[in-house]
Amino acid sequence: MEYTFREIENRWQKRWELYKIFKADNHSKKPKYYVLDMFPYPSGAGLHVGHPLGYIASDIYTRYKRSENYNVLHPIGFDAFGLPSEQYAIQTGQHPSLTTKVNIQRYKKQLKRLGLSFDWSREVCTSDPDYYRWTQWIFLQLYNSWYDISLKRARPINELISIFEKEGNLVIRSPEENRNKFTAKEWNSFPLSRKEEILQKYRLAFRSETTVNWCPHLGTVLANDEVIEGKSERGGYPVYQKKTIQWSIRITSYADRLLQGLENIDWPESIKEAQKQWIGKSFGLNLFFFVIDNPGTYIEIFTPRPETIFGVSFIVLAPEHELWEKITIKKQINEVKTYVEESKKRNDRERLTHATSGVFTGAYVAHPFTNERIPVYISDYVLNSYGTGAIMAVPAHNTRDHMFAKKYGLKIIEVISGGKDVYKKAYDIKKGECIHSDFLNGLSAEEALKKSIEKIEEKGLGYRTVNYRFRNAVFSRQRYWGEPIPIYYKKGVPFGIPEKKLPLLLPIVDKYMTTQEGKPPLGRATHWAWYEKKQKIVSNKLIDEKTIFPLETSTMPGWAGSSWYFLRYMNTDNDNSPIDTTSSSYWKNVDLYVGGKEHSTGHLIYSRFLHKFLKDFGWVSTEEPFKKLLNQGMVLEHSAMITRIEGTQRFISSGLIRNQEKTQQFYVDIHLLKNGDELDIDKFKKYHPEFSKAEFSIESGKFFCKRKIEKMSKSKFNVRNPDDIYEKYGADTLRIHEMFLGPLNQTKLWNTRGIKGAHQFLKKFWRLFHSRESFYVEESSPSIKELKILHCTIKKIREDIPNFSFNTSISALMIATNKLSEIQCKSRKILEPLVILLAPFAPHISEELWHRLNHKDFICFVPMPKCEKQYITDNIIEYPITFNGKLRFKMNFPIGTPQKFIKKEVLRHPETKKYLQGKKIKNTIIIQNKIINIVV
RNA sequence: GCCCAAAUGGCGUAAUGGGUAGACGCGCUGGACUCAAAAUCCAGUGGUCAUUGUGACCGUGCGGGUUCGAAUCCCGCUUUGGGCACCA
Repeated sequence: MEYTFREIENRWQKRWELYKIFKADNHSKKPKYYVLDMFPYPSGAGLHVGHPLGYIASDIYTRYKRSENYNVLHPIGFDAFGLPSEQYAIQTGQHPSLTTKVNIQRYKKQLKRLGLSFDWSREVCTSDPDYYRWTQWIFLQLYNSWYDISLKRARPINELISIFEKEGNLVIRSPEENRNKFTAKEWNSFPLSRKEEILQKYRLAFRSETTVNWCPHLGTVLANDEVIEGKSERGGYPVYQKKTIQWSIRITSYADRLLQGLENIDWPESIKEAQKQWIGKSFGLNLFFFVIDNPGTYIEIFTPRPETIFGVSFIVLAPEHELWEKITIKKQINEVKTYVEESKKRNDRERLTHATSGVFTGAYVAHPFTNERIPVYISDYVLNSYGTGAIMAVPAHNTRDHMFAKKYGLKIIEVISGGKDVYKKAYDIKKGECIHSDFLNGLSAEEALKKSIEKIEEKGLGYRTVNYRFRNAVFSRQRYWGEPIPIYYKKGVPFGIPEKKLPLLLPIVDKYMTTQEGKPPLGRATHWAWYEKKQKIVSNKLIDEKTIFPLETSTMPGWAGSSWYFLRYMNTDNDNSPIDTTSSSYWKNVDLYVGGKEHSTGHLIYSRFLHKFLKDFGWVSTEEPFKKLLNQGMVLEHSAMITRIEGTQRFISSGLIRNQEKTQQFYVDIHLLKNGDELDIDKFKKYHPEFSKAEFSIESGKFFCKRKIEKMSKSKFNVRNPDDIYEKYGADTLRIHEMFLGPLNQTKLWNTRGIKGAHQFLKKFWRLFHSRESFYVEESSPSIKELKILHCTIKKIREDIPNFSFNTSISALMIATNKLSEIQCKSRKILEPLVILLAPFAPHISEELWHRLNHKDFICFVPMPKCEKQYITDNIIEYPITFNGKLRFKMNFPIGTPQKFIKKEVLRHPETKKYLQGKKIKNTIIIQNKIINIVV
């Protein structure tokens, strides 16, 4: 009887949906388990074969957990705000919500077709007002909070205000600068605007001046990863640095907790390492250098290597460092001024190329121990935002200092032995013995580090500090398709929209582009003013700065909505708050999170941050959002590129490209190729009407593309669609095939060659339950041999699933199927447990067979069979007999045979004599129940 | 430059508290069934040499080492992929 997968899969998908069997219950006596996939961005291209990799894996685990009697929450939703829809809107004028809706419909259809056991009743979509209402709410909570470093948690801003009213900021500790101290009396006398200015330095969502990537041609601000070599990724238009006031989130307040939290979560080491690096905590010392001839003036520097203090030969300030005005000598003032001014104009990338540029201030500082005169320079290579914006340069042991010293002819003093020739190359390894270092001489670098810190602190020349590379996150985007920031301004002072009035809906605009004056798209809205008394949105024309005020025109970044969605799934129907504590205290946090490595620093850090913030206010009970993290590997595919002579309509076949002409390369969709690397020119022209008149330089009658193996991605035009596969072979086959491709976390090149094997396996499995034309199983007792096959498989599967080793579980199922087919096993007592084992991997065929075995329940909830040892232990051990580690023959002995007897028997064996060939036996090693090695 | 991961047949891969390398699948070769095809089944399949059967030697990126025994452990490289990068 034929395996009619289309009909079978259709039937069970319908039944699962009809009976809502994957709906998770918020009130259950069963233990909870929360399995989550990183939710997809619904792009116009639909799912490609790389996406399901993680979804199938998490689904297998979900189904396994259900069968183990867990109450499993396995939801899905869509991260729908974002660039591509907006870009499409700019081009076509169609509202992005329409595009998004269509795309989501397509994704849902594709996901459902895979038989993934999601609880669809909890679906969320970040661009849905019912959802982004709470994203905006969270923003307001951040805005109305500050971080108390003594208590190590966020607190309401009102509490800070009352502290200020009672004691000013004289006592309070906050991570942001506290330099301008004020008393309670002073605070109370400040005008509102001054108060707010101060509060901005404490709020967790705050406004500050930052640099953005501005692309005038696209009329948008771009994220760093959308800028490649100073040009926009899309279209290659120039990008400029522009300074503007932006909303930021004070994520750095949580740096230590984000670092500490990594200790207790089960994540891949590489991701934890990436986050540690990203946070970049470094311990060191802030050290004072007093300026000569300028009493009371000192430069405070940061260094993690105080043991090199005797190697200092100059000091460098960042161009933004304020001190230069005070210390620069008259003769140098013009030169310094020019340098500082020009440096301000340079963006980060240009600064990089100016790494060795600099200017002498004419000032000198005194070395804290030797009193030697040390010159002070200003250079682009020192960043104002890290440490103190000033460094002590030790050219012998720091490469950049070395380059600078060489250029300006400054001294190079070797203080750590071990380098070859520090005049030629800096020795920046922290190993060696201190030399030319007074009281540190003879100590190892490690010992000297301790000693130098002690001595410096003792003498009051500096103090221990901690620095982070981690930066606060810029939060505003000058775009349309995102959550509006719920803020209005009274004479420039920001105020939050009342929580009850959320969501602040995206306004209607005529175009989705930035205005000509460079205002964000929301600046086009005609009704975008806040009538404070009546608490409603009114026409901009009514703005009077008394009762009606302008609204913020920036929107939120993609990560705003995607950093807390895992909490919303716990109670999607709650209209009173984003999370209700009853359900969040039941579901707690995500037990297993599956997704791509590319989110290792962005999404995963923002989510951890927001989760911690919400914990500070009691909305969640756990410190970390994701207990265990699993990365599915990328799927690669050959992409194709064609080359065009710049500025022309002439394309050149890959073999004909010469270096003389300036050329440009474009991706072409791999579906426009034929016979491997050849471009189907007719198809290409049809697909790209703009090139219908283009010329093609061909070689031997054909036009060849350049090929490259890259991550499968819409932007690289190398995506393969799963639709064709499940159309031809079914979802179960696709599931088996994708899991059989190799270990889950490994990068793999997509191939469809193996798919036939997966399909053949399922057909063979199906035949186990059939005899000629009909379903057939026997009720007789199974043989020992059959039981052994079954229980070995149970053992393997039960070991493999918790290890996410699905490729080997499938191979175990294949082995069992082959063996049972061979001995023509038809026993229900064998086949029934076998279907249960297959069910998490290929759920449709398993449900069908389960049903045909006369069961009325769903196989999804049937417990996995248990392995019974008696069936798998052998009485006889087949010992491999090796000579010097090389296998020669095998011998059988009953289990537990004494070694002496084994040795005697092995040495007596005629084969042994043959392999000895008169040589003497040096040693005989017998490993009980395993192996025998004879050393000759 | 720094950090992380990986390297095994024609291909995807399996075997790591050191113990029979190549399970399972694809592909390929030959055969059975068929008028034929598809489907299915059976046999073979790391390399070299030799062979009637049997067999011998070499083989897990490269070079060393530890061990009775190494794909697995240690030291030194090479290559590929990923992340970070004026962070003092």
